[in-house]
Amino acid sequence: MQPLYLQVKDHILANIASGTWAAGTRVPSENELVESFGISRMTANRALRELAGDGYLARVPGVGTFVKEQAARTSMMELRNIAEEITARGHSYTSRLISRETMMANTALTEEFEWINPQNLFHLIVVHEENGVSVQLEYRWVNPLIAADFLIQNFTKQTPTAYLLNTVPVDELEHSVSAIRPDDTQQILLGISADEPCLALHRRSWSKGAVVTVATLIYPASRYALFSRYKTNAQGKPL
Amino acid sequence: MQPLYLQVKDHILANIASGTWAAGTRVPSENELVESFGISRMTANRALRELAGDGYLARVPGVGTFVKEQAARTSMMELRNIAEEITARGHSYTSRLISRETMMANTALTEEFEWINPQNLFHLIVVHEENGVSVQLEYRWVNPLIAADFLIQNFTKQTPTAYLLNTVPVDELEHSVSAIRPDDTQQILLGISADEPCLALHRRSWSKGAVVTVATLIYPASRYALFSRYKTNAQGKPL
DNA sequence: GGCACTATACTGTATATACAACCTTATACA
DNA sequence: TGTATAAGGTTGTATATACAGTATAGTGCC
Repeated sequence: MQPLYLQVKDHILANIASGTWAAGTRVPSENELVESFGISRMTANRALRELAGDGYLARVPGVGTFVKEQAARTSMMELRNIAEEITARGHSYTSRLISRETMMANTALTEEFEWINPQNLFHLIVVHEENGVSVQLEYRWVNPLIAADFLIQNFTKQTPTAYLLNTVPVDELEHSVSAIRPDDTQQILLGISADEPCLALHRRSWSKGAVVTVATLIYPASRYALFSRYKTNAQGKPL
Repeated sequence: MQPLYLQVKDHILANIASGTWAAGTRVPSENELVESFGISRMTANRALRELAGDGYLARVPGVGTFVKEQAARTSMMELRNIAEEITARGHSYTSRLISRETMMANTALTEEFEWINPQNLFHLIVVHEENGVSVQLEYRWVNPLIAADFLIQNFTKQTPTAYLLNTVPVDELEHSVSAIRPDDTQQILLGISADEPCLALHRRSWSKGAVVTVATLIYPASRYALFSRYKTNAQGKPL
């Protein structure tokens, strides 16, 4: 049985994720939660206060508590998958599988996977959509020695990231971010024009010393930003 | 007068920041804080619980509360200043001060500084050069309440980042990365053409809960990429 | 010595209560 | 009409109390 304040938090988060409570919606006041859940005001206060601290809610003394606008941004530091991020904002997530194949690694990929000789790779291209708008173009290469049944997954139900996160424990990450001009194919897949710059997030992840997967994630600049926030120690370095 | 639970939090954070309580040190239990501060246990509980949520402390039921180990992360995530990076590569670093003024915050900046009403701000624009080539355009806004003598510094000797790092202890950072097309001014200042996309790194830093400085750093795509690499735990989150 | 039990300390959760500060709305008054 | 004032709802903080769950140290017993 979950603690009461977590039940209240989950209830509110579920309403946000489902889109029932859009951004700006007033959520029940502490006293209203007291009545509807049969809890004490301090318990309702804790639930609302923690959700406000997490950035989901904004509280205004004397007025009420409201659902906050969730910026279209993705975390650089966490291995979150984009489907979760989008549904957590209360938006609809869809995806299109563009290509799925087994291919021989070229020189660059062989190097990225830290192999001596070229080997076979699983390769996917997927477009992720938020409310029907393309927000991410994913090029994904997977080490078949580690995730052998990767290609037989149904990636409209579960994103490649989600599958890999659940299957293989990641213990090291490398990110590289650059700005690019999209080529013709990318313009078509993302539905953007040539003069709209894109963010290219290149990510490698390791498990037990071996490269599991390499991904290039293309975000149209107008639709997404990469985001991170964290505490630092006294020396200005992150925790 | 600050709330009691914040006074307790500050007291504990001060002991961690000063190094008096190293990682692994046992901090006072809730009941000990009740006695030493003359507060109720719920107030002590809130202080310790929030610090645990922020990652500073680890709590073990039946045992006690301990200062958490703080593992450092890597380059993109550190508050490095660009002058150090360039000289560390053995290249020459120069900078040009484009503008220096005191201005009234507009709506967006007021919000970014988490102010209720607009206030005065210090504002700088600086171009950083590596071997004579412009590699970063820096827009910097500084909270004058925290760094009162910011504007009278000589920023050809010391970068704004370096000055702030040495003057104000930063305990929280937020980064947001996006891709932009440079406007006319930016093209001239960076010496690039209109069709070269740029990375825009937007950074906010806090000290003791107040926003110290907001900066937008523009990097020409062809000359810079942001990079990070770090270990993660089993959940795919950074250490 | 080894084992079971107990006492103690600590965190986690939950409640009832209280007061302050703030905002909005309604009301009374000039 | 315009301005005080009052009332009620909302969040923010603080206290006292209670009980549950967990870990540790000590005690007594076999």
